[in-house]
Amino acid sequence: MSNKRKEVMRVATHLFSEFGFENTSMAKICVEAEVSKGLVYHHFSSKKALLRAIFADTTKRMIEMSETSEVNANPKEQVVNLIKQLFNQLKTDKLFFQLNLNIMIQPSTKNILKDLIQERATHLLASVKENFKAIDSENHELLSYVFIAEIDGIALDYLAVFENYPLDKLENHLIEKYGK
Amino acid sequence: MSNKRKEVMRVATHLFSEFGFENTSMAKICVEAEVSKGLVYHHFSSKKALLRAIFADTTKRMIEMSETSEVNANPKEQVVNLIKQLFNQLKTDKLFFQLNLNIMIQPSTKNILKDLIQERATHLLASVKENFKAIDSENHELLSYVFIAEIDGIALDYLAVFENYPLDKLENHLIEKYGK
Amino acid sequence: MSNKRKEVMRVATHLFSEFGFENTSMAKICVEAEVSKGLVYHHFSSKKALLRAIFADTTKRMIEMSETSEVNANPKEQVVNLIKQLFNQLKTDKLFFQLNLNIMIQPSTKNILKDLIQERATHLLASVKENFKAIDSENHELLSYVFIAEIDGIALDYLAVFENYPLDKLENHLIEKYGK
Amino acid sequence: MSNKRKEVMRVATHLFSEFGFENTSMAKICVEAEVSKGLVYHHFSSKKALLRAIFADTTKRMIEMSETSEVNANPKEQVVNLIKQLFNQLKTDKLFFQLNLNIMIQPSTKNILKDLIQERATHLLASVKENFKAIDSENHELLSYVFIAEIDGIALDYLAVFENYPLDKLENHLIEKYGK
DNA sequence: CATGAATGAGGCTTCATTCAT
DNA sequence: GATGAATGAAGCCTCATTCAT
Repeated sequence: MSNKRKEVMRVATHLFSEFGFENTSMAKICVEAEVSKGLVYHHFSSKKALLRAIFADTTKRMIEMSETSEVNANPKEQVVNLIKQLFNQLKTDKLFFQLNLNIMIQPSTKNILKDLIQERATHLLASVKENFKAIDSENHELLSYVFIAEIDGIALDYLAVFENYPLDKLENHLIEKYGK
Repeated sequence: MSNKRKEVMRVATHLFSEFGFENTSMAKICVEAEVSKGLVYHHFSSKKALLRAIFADTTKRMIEMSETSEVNANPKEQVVNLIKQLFNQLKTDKLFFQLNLNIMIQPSTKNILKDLIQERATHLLASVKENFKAIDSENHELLSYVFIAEIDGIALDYLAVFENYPLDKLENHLIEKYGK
Repeated sequence: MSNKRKEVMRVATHLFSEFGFENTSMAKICVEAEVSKGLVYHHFSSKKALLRAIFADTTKRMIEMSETSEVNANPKEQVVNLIKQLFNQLKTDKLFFQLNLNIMIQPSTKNILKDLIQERATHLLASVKENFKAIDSENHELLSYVFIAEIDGIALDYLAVFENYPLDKLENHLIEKYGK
Repeated sequence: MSNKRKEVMRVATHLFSEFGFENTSMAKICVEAEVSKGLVYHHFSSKKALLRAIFADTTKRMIEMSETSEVNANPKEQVVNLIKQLFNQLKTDKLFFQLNLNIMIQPSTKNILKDLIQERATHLLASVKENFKAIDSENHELLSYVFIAEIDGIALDYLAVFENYPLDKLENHLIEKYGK
């Protein structure tokens, strides 16, 4: 809808990513988005609601993306494509990934988003399962969890733990592992 | 040395774990530790310094623990033992793991701990590498990164993403994978 | 503009004068001005900024005043009038003079106001020089410094050093000296 | 007496001069003087008492100095010598003069030192009067006040008001004025 | 003489949120 | 839709001082 509403979400996403939710004041968001406090509260009932709107929006886009790519044929190829796509995003949008890890782990934000996190996780898991069912129907559930853990773990280590992380080597490792 | 200093660290660790660093006030820590504000600042120059002291202390204990268990013979058994030990801690001390993920991801705390995180990561990687060198000397570096990513990813998914995470199944999966 | 902003400045000036900058808490100002803490920080970014605003405002008024009185004819009469005016203010507004001496001497406040003090001093000196140029064009610079020192010294001794200072006698002395 | 007591006074004088009384914590003094808090409070019952001790000590030394120089013959020469001596100190010990102006003007410290300031002022005035009585017995009181105001005003302007103060020119002016 | 752990009041500032316009 | 003045609770930290050792 409103341009300013979108701009607020855009700026807030950026600031939350860079400084964290708790360390980003509504005032900062207003200044950055060149908008008054009143307006922000006109569109979002609270800071929490703003965070929820951002998270939900991201989930929506994630689901759309995963649906788009599910038209292909070869299941292994699909997983490889998924891997490539994820690593590409990880490299391009570091801060954004950090934000999503962030708010899912921090107790306060985690609580605010509880239901939305569940919703997203369920969707994600279902989508990955779909892929693995065609590869190994017997263990596809466990394999899906393993796959997600590998991706999440690599993202975590890359973003928060190691300074010179060999991201490309890990990408190749996964491609080999899942592409046969 | 001082009992009260230790008590402050203990209480702070607990509260940081439960509510997050930003959502734990110094006042709360003081009340819980039954200590005056002045005393906390007598021992720790700031809230950040308190966090650093806690993080450094944890690292120290981690290193000590890993050194203790390195006496065994069979390398594969060692990795399996490591896995069992880690999953055990994960189940026992959920909050504590959450804290450690937390502060390493959140921009503000991550910044405060930058050097200490690096130090810990380096130690950890070296320790894991040592194990994998005996198993597959050629790929031990990559394998170490993969192993750590798997552990971290599982912890992350267990603690922050999925509601009914099949932790035991993933533990068994890893044990089978690395125990051959 | 805002009434409350002005009220805060008025109250702060009064309290700074009476108790000193360091010994006037923002809380006291808020109570006295019947205003919330938030509002003070809405208008002034910090306590220092509030002091600067007050000092700058005073300078502005001083300059306006000196410009108003510069229309007269006889230069000696002008100096005499200036003396009378200054002594009158000194008697009427003791606290205010004390504040201005105060903040210019105290290291912390002096530092905060460095540039503004310079600006004021420059204006003042120029204004006094203008008067003395007509009386003794050759030595007008030195005479200006001497004149200012006499005024400042008398103010200082009156306000801070002697208990029963013969202010009137010193005023007469200056009037005789400069009125010939 | 005690070396440490003197060291505390020395350090405190220095810190009060540089940062002001209110902005110098007892802790800072202890660190700088390499002494424990307990010790400072063993020698001085409070921070105020420490300030009083410093002020009183300074007064004592001032009086001693003025008494030493009063042996000469020619009264005008004596005044000239006094001027030279004062300007010399002003140049050498800027911070120290600043401290003395400081604490006499600031309401809080002024209150603490009320009696000591009076005592010092009385002594000083008497000493100056003694000099001027020999020069102009009729007006010696007024002249003394004028003389003190000139000195104080110059010090004030030099230390707190003007950036490039022509201190030497003012010294010469006074020497000419009082040396005839 | 000497130490330094311990206290608790109070200081400056930030911040989410509201509301009259 | 839009503004920004206004609120008041809460946060981090400083500090003079005390006291057991």
